[in-house]
Amino acid sequence: MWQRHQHSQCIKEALSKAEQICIDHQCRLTPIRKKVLELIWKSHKPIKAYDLLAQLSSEDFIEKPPTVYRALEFLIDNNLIHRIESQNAYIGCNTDHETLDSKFLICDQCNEVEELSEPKINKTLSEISKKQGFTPSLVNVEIHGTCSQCAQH
Amino acid sequence: MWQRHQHSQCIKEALSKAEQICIDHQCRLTPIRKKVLELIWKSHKPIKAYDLLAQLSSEDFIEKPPTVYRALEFLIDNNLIHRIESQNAYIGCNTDHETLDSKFLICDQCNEVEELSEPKINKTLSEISKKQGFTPSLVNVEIHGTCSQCAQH
DNA sequence: CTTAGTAGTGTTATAGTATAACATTACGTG
DNA sequence: CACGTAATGTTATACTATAACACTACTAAG
Repeated sequence: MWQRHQHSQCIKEALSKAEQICIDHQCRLTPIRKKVLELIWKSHKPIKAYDLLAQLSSEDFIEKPPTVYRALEFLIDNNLIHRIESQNAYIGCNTDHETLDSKFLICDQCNEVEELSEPKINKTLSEISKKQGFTPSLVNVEIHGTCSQCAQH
Repeated sequence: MWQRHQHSQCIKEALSKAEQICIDHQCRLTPIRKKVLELIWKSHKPIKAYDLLAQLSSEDFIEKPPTVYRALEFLIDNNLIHRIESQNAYIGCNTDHETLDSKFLICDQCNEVEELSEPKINKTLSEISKKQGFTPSLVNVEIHGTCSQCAQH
């Protein structure tokens, strides 16, 4: 990211990955869930639950909070999206996760987010946890700053 | 932490650190701010804003949300506490920060939190950021899992 | 094909988290 | 003391998320 790319390709991949995962996990990518996933994948910027809600209700989807939060929960549980904790917002995941971890670079100027999949980070973090006698089950890393594109301006 | 310690000593150190920082930064540790800091330091578990509020109002302090959120903001800005993003909760800081970063081990069983001050993590993260052309300004790492004490039971 | 169980959705209400905006008071300095 | 700024008081409201229960849709066993 942070360079031009054919974003429609991104979305396509995300959706077909979702369908595959649902087959593997024996769960269903219902119309609501699919629609929410599409809306999230419209950009690489995190989107808020109530913004999703607004967009859903402008189309002919039902528009109550639980609807959207349930879809989000489903997508998170299946590693199709992540929650950006520092923003109460949600973003698509196209990374293959072996463990429950998410690591982001968040540009505070353009608000785009890139997910990292560097095993080195996980390795460092689990070594240090181990040194404290701590057994990690879930890791979240959020790095705020300025992306390369924004730094040029 | 995760081993017995004389916690009153913790609080004492935290408060004297706070006073020193306020002298350095030319700002004031007012009664409200001090009280909030003390309440946060009562344990090594993160505490929620509205729980602080409840405790403040049970004593003869004013008990409106803005009061407590302002105190929290002040303490965060001066690196005296941190916000645990994954819990909407706040915890004392006794680490010396050269950069804006916070890294936590969060035990999901006993809910105690330990702050890490391993420079190696910062080093790894900034190397990887740099490789992506990203300039970090603030880092947050939250590692959930089981602490050594809880693992024994 | 029916039926019974479970997964998914609809609906209402409410809980939990945080801030805007403006009034008032306290403090520190010239 | 007077003035400007920092801090607090106060009211209202925005934003985020879930509980609880009703209803519908799908699925698999008989």
